[in-house]
Amino acid sequence: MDASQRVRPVVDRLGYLLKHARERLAVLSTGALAPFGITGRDLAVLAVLAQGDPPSQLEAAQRLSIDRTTMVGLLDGLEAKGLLERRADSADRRRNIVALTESGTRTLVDASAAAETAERAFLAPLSAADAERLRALLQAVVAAEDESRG
Amino acid sequence: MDASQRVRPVVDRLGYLLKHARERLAVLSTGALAPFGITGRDLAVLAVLAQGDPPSQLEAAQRLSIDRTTMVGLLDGLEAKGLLERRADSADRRRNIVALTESGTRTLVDASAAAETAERAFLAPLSAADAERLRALLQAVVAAEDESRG
DNA sequence: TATTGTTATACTCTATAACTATA
DNA sequence: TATAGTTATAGAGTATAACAATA
Repeated sequence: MDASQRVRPVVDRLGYLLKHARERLAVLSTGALAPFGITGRDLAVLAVLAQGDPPSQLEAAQRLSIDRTTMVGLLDGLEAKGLLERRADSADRRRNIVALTESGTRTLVDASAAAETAERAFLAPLSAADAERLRALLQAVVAAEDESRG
Repeated sequence: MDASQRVRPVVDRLGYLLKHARERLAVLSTGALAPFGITGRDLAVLAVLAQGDPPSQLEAAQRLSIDRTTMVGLLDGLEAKGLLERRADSADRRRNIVALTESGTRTLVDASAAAETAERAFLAPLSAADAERLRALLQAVVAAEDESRG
């Protein structure tokens, strides 16, 4: 049995490609965000807090599809940096409403611009049209995930 | 400052898209490989062992861009399942040559077919042409990583 | 001196269970 | 009873340091 004739080379498998693509983007993003003292995950948290009304901790976690226990630590770090505030929800005192501070909003805007620059560097091997195609194709497969989850 | 007008929504960022795309593929692959008693990482190891001459542990690790200390544990598990053999290299006795057993080759071929089925399910939201485009675009950005690393 | 395989260790990310305070 | 936030804990996955055997 000649396996090498029957199996797709590792480097052509989607699992390998997605893993290494993400690693490369992570290297670029980490460097771009270092001056702001935050990570890519931190930036994602800041971004969801700015979308629509300030959410509760649980809502923020759901928008990112991460666990609420994970969110606690992320918010702890960002609150200690003065980028957000937790406020008790007067309508339901079990909840914390999480809102960006002025410093947090400024950091979000500036760090997002840096992250976009990192994305452009990541996409540099592609034409502008192909770069948008890649994003659209990934959105299509990820959107399918969200639908199947309900 | 209205951040929501200036920053790209989280779900449109490449970091988010790559993370969730990979997670969805991982769920599908894990299910497809479960009957074979191996993980996606195990399958990747089996596949590199079948490409070209059987490599040393270090060469196998380098082909996958993983650490040689990580490779030890992966090989331990696969060897215990009888899927590969470590043989001392007579030309350099520091090295172990790692080769698939007959059972390992059979598992590689069958599990690869199952993994391909999982990939097709992952790509189901896309047309066949878009599916190949996605793979090609990912290959392009990952290839750029390999070049820059030398 | 340098390299290969190995072990021990630690660090990150994540998930689960259990606690508290509120509803 | 159920939910939101929290804490403790544990499990992956990965990386670093140090060691033995060999080059």
